[in-house]
Amino acid sequence: MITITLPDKSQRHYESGVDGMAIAQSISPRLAKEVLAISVNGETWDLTRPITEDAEIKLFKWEDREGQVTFWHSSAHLMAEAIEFFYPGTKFGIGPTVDTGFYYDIDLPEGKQLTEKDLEKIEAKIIELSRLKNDIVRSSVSKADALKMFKEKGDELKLELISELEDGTISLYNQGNFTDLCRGPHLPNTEYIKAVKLTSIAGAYWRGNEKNKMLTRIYGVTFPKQKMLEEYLVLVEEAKKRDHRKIGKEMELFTFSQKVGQGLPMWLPKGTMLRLQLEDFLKRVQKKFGYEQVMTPHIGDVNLYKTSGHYAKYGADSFQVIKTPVEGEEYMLKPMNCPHHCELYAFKPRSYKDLPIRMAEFGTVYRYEQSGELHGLTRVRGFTQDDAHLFCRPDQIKDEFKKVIDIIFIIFKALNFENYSAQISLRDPNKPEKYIGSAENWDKAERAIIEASAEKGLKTVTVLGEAAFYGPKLDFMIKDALGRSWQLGTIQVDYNLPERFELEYIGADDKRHRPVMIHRAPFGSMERFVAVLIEHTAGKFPLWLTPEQVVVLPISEKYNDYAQSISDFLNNCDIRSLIDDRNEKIGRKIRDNELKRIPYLLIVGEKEAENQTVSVRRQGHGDVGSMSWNGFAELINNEVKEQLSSFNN
RNA sequence: GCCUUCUUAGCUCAGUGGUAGAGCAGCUCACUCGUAAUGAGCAGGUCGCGGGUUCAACUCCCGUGGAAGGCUCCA
Repeated sequence: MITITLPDKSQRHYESGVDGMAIAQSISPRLAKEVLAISVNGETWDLTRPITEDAEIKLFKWEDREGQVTFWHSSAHLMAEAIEFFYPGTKFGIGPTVDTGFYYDIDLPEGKQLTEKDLEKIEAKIIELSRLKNDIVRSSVSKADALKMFKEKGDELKLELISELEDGTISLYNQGNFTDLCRGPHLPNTEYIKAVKLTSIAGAYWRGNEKNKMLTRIYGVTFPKQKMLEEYLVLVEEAKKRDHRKIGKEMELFTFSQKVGQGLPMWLPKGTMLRLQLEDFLKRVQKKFGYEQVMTPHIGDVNLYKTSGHYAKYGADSFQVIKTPVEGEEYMLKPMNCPHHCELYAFKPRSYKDLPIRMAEFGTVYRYEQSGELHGLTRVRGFTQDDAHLFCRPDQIKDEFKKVIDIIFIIFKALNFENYSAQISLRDPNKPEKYIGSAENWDKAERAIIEASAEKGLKTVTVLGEAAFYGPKLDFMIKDALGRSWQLGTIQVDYNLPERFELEYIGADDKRHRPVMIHRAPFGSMERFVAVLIEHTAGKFPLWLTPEQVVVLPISEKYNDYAQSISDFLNNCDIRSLIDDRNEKIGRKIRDNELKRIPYLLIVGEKEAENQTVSVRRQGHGDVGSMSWNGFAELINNEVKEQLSSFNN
């Protein structure tokens, strides 16, 4: 007999060799129906794998990430089996799970190619195979046997994988006619997989290395119920509707032109209005936190970036050097603002009493992103950072860092980003060559971030190897209305640039000291941030931010003058308003302006003109009654004030 | 940069080896209108660009620009 301990610490006794499925069955038949995998002493196992020792276990269902991972992992195998059916001789690389679903990298037989059209027949085959209810059976094999087996199959991708594994740790999984090298765990049989959608097909380098062969990657997602697939597809549709590229065009926020160049977004008047609202808001917040705005040019001497280290590290990812025509001096389009700001700091001698000095700039930078990387506003070649550099004494770092976190929270609040997470990115201790600066300074910087985050009560995850080359950072991720994660603001502690630029201040001891820099950008880039905001709100921006807050709709041309005087009045009250004086019926004007996502529509005709009122429609709520001009202006101003209540000045 | 797919009117999209079509938007006219599309008419495209095959290319082939989804990268 062995003793099994459940997560609630209760204990049950079973014959040695009992498996997860039997345990679930003994607890409740319903649980047995839903369970997908089991954790045995912290390791996820197949439900059918015998347990021979006392163990702490946990059963995983679809709702658990481990359950989904097991489900999708088995799905990848099932897809592979279907592919092998249609394309015998296909070599299989790796088939892992992703956030939603799985993929498999395959190498099709010579001359064969897959297109989107082939996916349907593979989907059908997967469901057909699923219905066979083949058991998925695990077996341990020796390295020699595994090598022999895949050699016979001619699958050199698997051979390469096996050759890197330790003998004695190799397991195979078989279902029907398909056997795959795999660590597992897997579902008990294929029938669990009820619904499948193969989502896309793409090229992917073998093992992610661009020197290797390009394999075919097929992405898919599966579910235990058809209904879940349908819900998933609805979500995908919704994401498409919210695509910032689509909405940006519809709402006339920004555009690209082939003639201007790829990856170079241009802001149309409405997008510019939106962006200016964001910038003005941040400027006001920063002013309150003691920042000073500065401005620097778009280019800088190459030596500036050689000094900063950017040239050595990112020279290849920058635009080519610009030479002056006569003297042959070399300049670069600036890829970062920090070197310029360092020179502003060095403008005059600084005293310890001057610190911290906080320089903020909406600085436009240019980076050469590979053409395949460009994506809407989220990945571009010219963008504006809401950048600032805080130069402080070592004893001020933690406080300054905490104040930056406060600013980020004010912003999240004003924009209704309620779900966020934070990641501390530290250096990879095994790859010192990736970073500049002394280990001692890195230790100090990393400690400052960890402590400040802890003191702010931030829940953080820590990732090694994700730091910038000059210092560790704290990044904020938000979850949007569809549950998707986006990386936004970043805060970085840097001991290195001050050293490279030989920045100093005179201390109370009358000696020269080196300041520490904090780089920070709460929005990250204005372009990317606006993209996220569009997708989060589906273009229905908060009232304070939206480019057009009110449109006045005269019932007929007879009331255009009255409408115009209301619009003028509102604009005088700092409310952004327009009139729709097209010769259209009121129903049409309402429809068009609703589709343009205008928050407030004012309908005015004979009644309103007579009583000096406006009839108000709120986006999404319809007619909300009539009121006086002043009453409406107050309504708008109060709503804006409420939205910005995280920051009142 | 690499793989795959796409590129036709301002937008969304049909279409065929025999020199292009719809809806919406635009313009004109009529209606002067009460809470999500009034009607009629007009105009609008060297089918991304450059070559080639062909009697004939928007269509087939090659090259190239751009976009989308991946891969690699992201200070």
